[in-house]
Parts: sequence; structure tokens; C-alpha cells
Amino acid sequence: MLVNKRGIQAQCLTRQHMAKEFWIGDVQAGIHDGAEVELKGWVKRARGSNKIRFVVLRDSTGTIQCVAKREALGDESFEELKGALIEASVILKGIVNVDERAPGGHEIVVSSAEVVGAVRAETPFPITESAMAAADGGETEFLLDNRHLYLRTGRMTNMLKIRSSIFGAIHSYFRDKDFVEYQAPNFVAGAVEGGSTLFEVPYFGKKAYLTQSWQLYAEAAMPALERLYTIAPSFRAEKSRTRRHLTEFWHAEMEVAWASNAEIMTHGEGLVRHIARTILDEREDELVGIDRDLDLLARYADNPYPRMRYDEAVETLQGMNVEIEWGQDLDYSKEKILTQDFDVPHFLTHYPKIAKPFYHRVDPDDDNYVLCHDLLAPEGYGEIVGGGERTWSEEEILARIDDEGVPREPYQFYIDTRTYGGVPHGGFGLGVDRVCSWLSGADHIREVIPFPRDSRRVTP
RNA sequence: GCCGUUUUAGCUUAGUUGGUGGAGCGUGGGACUGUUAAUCCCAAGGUCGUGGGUUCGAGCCCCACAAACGGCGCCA
Repeated sequence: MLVNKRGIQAQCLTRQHMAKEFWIGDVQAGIHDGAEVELKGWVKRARGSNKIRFVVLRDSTGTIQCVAKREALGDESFEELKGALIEASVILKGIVNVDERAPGGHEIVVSSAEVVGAVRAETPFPITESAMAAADGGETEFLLDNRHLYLRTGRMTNMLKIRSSIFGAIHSYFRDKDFVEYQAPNFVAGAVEGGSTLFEVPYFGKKAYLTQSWQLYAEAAMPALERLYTIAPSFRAEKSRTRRHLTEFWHAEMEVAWASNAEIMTHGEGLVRHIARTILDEREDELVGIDRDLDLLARYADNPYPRMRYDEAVETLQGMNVEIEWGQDLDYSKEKILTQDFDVPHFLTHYPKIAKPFYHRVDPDDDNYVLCHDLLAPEGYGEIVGGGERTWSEEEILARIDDEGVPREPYQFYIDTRTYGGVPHGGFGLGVDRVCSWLSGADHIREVIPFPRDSRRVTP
């Protein structure tokens, strides 16, 4: 166990006035060697004989072996500890012993034991590590039904910590560049993406929808804040059953006034590379814990992301004998073929106008194209960022809304952004869960969010 | 919406040409003073997803339904 990179000192200071004084991660880092500690945690596993018992205790910071001897504990405490089943919560007191025989190099020689929250034998903890290993770590129906308990397992704990660092990295990237965090409503009247993927909700006798994106409301605030971002849930009623889709997902979006497509892409690349760097700095142990290749992540953090026009991508695919016609959006099967040889994410730019919604700005140099970009992740994880310049003149936005047969009325506030001092601007949306999934090497996007929502599951 | 696969103990699973359903984990009991997913012995725990059919006989063959999972379209 390595010394925590954020600094042991800081960890102790921030926690010292809490009801819980000692943390397993700190003990394994060696800062309590030889001292008496009181550990509060949960039983991960236990083994031993009638005279000596080894309890592997876990808390949010790690695991440690605790050695309990009958002669030292006394019969009563020893028997109570023997009855502490997997996931029972306990308080153990003892001396920290440096011992090579213990996993992690440290163990607790227990002097007193108290079971706080017992687990009954009739209802043992249903998830066993060995059974999970037999299931190959997969997301079985059983584990999804017991998600609230599955969160306690080592793999999920690692995932959730990595996820936390990714959220933190998004905030720090934007805040370091003087972006303002800004919130949009989740109940909305109109669509951003296709209308067929709207979740309809009854709203006092009217119909409302769950938002698909923060973007339109961000554009309304763009003239006030100029550089803004959010991290918020977006909702899409897609019946997609893939490893990349959720019906409720976390969306990191940004909007910048006076910015070109190229400038927005620079932010997209900067953000993704910053995220990769941050988890390498903050979550090395957790990434190793889920068997992620750190060299791959370093490559994603340290190298520039190439940019390729849609036309080039189509030509490349046609050169590989893939059937594709100009004007088609790239579906996943084609993305996958295109990205299979990528060693870092690639931007695809300048899609045909007919493949994209009305808010994308038409390329003034060639009105068959729009000034947009998608960022495609390697390893088959697909699109992680979509963005571009917005249609910003009043005349053009009205024409594009009418062309696409979209009603004007729900978008009046959006049109007003152009009516009153419209300026060139753009932004992007990043699928946070997709980034978590890709950077952690997960088999499925469900693995990186605590309570996944898809077209067939809203429980637990 | 479409295509495919699966469903056996609390969990993970084996189950041959149709002939009395086995195991590992977990749980209970026992043995063991240093274990590393401890080991060893014993025990409890199964209307084999539901309904129907074929057969002397169905976990296995046929039909219907259900649920779950995987994939596609669409997207972040």
C-alpha cells in the first residue's frame, strides 16, 4: 500500500474531529504503527480456528486483517466476534502491528471487539466475492436487483471513487478557466434532440418533458455569462440496449460566446485529457484495483487528439469496403470500424447538414455542412463528446426551425437569444458516464453509475 | 421497433442418446494457535421461470407466455 498522494497529514486533519478517529487507509499507510487504534467498519471476510480468528475489516479507505485471540479477548468477546457475519458492522480496538504475513503489511492485534450492527444467520449477506468471481464480475440480474448492497463491494467502491474524481476534474477544468457554473430546469416544454426520445410527464393538466440537454437554456444565459458550464442529468427515452446507453445520464455541457468550432474542440480535448490526468494522479490504486492499464490512460492524457473531417472518414470507410453513403450519420458499427485503429480519441468534424439538428451552424464556406464535431473514444467506446457552433442569426435559426418542421412556439425564448444581440457561439456536451466507462475500461456503462436506469429498469 | 441467447438451492453453476438432480460459495454444527477467497468432516437448503403437449417416464423433446441478458437502429 502506497502512501496516499493527497498527503497523510491532510487526511488526518480533516477527519480528526469526526466521531470516527482512525481510518484503515491511514493504518495501512503506516502512520499508526505500534499505536492503539479503534477501527470502525464492516466485516469483509473472516476465517480462523477456535482459538485465533482473522477478521478482514473494511471501511471506505481500505481493508486490513485483524487478529483476535481467544486468550486475549476473553470468551464472551471472542464468541461475539465469531458471530459477526459478512457485512456486520463492528468496532475493533487494538495495537497496529507491522507484519509481512498480513495483506498490506499491517494488522491489528485485537484487544476488544464490539458488534454494532449484526447480520442474522437466516438472512446472510447475499453477495459473496467468490460468487462474483465465478460470475466473472459481470452485471447479473441478481447484482442489479441488489445494487444497494453491491455498492459495498471492492469493484463498485473503486468505480465510485474514480467517478468522483472525474466529476471533480470537470469542475476544476472549467473553474480554472473562469467558466461560471449555471443550472437549467429539468422540466421543459421542448426537445433538443429528437422528439421521439422525450420523457413525457404530467404537469398540472399540461404536458412537460424531462430535459434532454442543458444547451438551449445555456444559450439563453450565454450573453450574460459568456463562458458557462454545468454537470447535470439528461434524460432520453431511447430503448437502446447497448453498453453505452442509459435513460438518465450525467451530462457535462459548456457554452462559450464568440467561440469557433475549433476553439470549442480545444476545450473538449483539454477537458478529456485533464480528466485522464486527474484520475491517474488521484486514483492510481483504484484503477489498478479494477485492472485498468495505466499506460493507456497516460497516452490519453499526454497526446493530442487528431481532427478529421466527415468526408475523410467516409472515404476511409469506403476504402475499407464499408457500405456508406455521403449524408448518412455514422452509426455505431461504422464508428467502431473507424476507431478500431485509433490509439487516442479522434474528432470528426463538418458533418452533412441533413444529418444534424437545427441548432448546428451551417458552414459559411459550404452550406452542405455544419460546423460541428464529435469526439470518438478508442477501444470501441464510441462517441463521448458532441458539439459545435450554433446557428446564431435570427434569420437563419427561423429558417432552420421551419425547414425541419419544428414548431416555433416552445423555442421562442431560444429565438429571442438571436433577436436581441445574437453573437457567434458554441459549446459541447460530454457524456460523463461514457467517459467513466471508457477510462475505467468497464464492460458496460452500468458499472460506473450507482443506480443505472435503462429502458427496462428503474429499481432499486 | 427488430434480431439472438438464457432461465436448475440465497448466489455461481454441472447435468451425457429422455431413466432416482451433483458441486463450489454462503449458512448451521464439529476439528484445528498464523490464516491469506484458510483447510478438513458433517448437515439443512431444489414444485429445474410459468402453463400446456409428446412419452411408460421430461431439467433434457415440442408449443405458448413471461422475465432477464446481449446486440442493432438512435445517440452522450
